[in-house]
Amino acid sequence: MVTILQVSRQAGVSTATVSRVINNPEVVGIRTRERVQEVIERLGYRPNLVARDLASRSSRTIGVVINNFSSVYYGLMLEGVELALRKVGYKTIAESSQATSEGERQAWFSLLDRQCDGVVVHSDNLEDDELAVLLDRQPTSVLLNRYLKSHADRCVYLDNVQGGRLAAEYLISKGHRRIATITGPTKFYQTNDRLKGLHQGLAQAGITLDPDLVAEGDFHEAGGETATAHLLDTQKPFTALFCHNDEMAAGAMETCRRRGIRVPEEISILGFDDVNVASHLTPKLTTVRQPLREIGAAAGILAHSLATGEAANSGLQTVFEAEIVERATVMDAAP
Amino acid sequence: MVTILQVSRQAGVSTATVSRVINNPEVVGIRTRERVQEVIERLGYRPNLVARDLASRSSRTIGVVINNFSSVYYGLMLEGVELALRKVGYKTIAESSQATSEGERQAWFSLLDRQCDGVVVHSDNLEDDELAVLLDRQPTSVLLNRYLKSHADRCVYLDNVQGGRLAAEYLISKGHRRIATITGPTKFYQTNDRLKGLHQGLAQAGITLDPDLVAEGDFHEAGGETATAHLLDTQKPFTALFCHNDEMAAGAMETCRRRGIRVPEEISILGFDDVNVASHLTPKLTTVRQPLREIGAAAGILAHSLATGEAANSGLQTVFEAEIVERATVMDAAP
DNA sequence: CTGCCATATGTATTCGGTTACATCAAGGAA
DNA sequence: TTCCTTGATGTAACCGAATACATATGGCAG
Repeated sequence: MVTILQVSRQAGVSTATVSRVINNPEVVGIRTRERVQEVIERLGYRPNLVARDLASRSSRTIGVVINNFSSVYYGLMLEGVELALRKVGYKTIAESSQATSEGERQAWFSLLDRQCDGVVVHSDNLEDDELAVLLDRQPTSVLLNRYLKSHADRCVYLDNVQGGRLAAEYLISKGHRRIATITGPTKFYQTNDRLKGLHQGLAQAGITLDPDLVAEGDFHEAGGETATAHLLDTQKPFTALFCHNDEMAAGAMETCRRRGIRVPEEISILGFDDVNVASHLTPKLTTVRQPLREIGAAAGILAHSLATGEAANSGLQTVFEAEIVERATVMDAAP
Repeated sequence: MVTILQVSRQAGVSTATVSRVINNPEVVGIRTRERVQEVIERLGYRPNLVARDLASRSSRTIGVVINNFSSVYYGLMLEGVELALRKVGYKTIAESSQATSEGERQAWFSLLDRQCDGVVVHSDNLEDDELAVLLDRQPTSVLLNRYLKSHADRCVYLDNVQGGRLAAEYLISKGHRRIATITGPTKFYQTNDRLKGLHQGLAQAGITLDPDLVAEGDFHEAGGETATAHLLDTQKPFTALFCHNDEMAAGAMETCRRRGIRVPEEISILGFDDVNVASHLTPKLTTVRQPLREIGAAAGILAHSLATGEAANSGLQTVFEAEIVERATVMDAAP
């Protein structure tokens, strides 16, 4: 490995000058600068980032904590963070939490140990209190797709209440009045917000949500299947089913198919997220889209500006709205 | 930030001793050890990984270069790497290449600059020659899902020839004889290997592949759609269509649906990969599965053992076999 | 009691950079 | 000519740990 010392010797200057050529070229005389650059080129010198980070007490890197790497939901947000930071010359490094509170803690700290200048945390499992304490201690960490009212300015998220309301309004506009829903785990704040929005939207039309038509799912396909079966078994009639994510909607469609229930003729199904499975289902899933890439990008930029102290975050959008993507699983309710 | 120096002062020992307590507890006297541990606990000390990496000239981490974070294909392999390395106490850090040769180079070097002990590279875009040179220079780097015969022991991959042959054998066993295929871009070695296997498998049954029934796709859904349209337009009859990945199979099914061609009654469709879209399509896609998590895990372990010099890699499986996952898109050909 | 060895701990250097401060030379103003 | 300013470069400390080597302590054999 070639070090800055070797470059400096070859070029007949001090290491300080080489360092300047790399980080602050304009303060170096043009002749020396070119000579040093030539040597760097010739030796194929590349600065050791570890040493640089240590000396400069900054890593020009933002860390990201997500549940896992294998689902598109997290992948898209991570991609959003990475592409946005790339534009401002920052790197991204991600660590997975395995969807446990301990994993979230460990990943977060581990990123900090690596001297990430900021970290973007997607946490489903840590309690509000603990998050608040951690955010207080880590002034450059931000929350991804989670809202903590004590630290609202450190959160970048989808407005889930609005998303739930939108779902209600859309289904109502299609003439549905008996609406069922499959939620995520109730411990997730998303679940409660979407439910709250759903209630609001229904209330506007004078509809109240029948508690028997609310089933708890797990955000996975299997949970969607069993929850749907459960709803169907209650024998309470409903014409539309709002699932809190697309995977569960896929499960719902599967259960309907197995029971010979036609979608959307007999039951309309509405998903949430708009990840790729939505467009692969048959019929294609109508869903509430959340702009995951944009949300990730905003979170990355927020962490970056907190880290660099740039006030550039003023004006940054941190709350995002969901929108309906109409495909083929919702149709007008029979009059 | 609390440093090792502060801990050492509080505990009344030297920094060397604190360092030992952390990395080599058994050589420290039990009384001092406990005292130091108590101080570490009380102060909430966490070793600065950057400093540690610099001093020890190792980072206990393996880097991974992949195209992007948003597709399950890469996500699964990355997950495989991460989980496997976690078990041996190593960390993983990933960087995306944006699917360009320059991006692959940059990501690779950037990981090296961070002193990753090894790196797992998924490269579609670098030429064999350049890869060979880079692998020579980086004795702890390995190739993921790519085969370079000059560095066979540094590659972990699916046997694509076997995969192609398996596809042929399976379709033949279902009575198909007129078989079409949609490949990936021809510059990818996977494409050529799968095609070679397909030829081999067909040849065993005395069948030759009609060049007009080979269309080039792009590994994306859109490419699958247009390639299918193209194949259909040639008017040459075929009863089965082998797509080189699941996304293109999804596109193929879409085109068939639009043209009113029933799958599998009129045309059987076989995919490749077995990522989640496969099970969401209707009917569910029969496909050639590649064990992406396992492949990723093996690559991670290989890089790790090259890095640590452990001979543990002897006996490590580095070539993986594809297998058929039967679902609903392939049926017996009409006699 | 002496000497030797094993164990426990400290000292000081090192990793590869960055950066505050010192130094030096050249040019311009008085 | 002299002094001061400005720009270019060097010197040396420092970032926070790891570790080779030196040293101190205690136990035991002879």
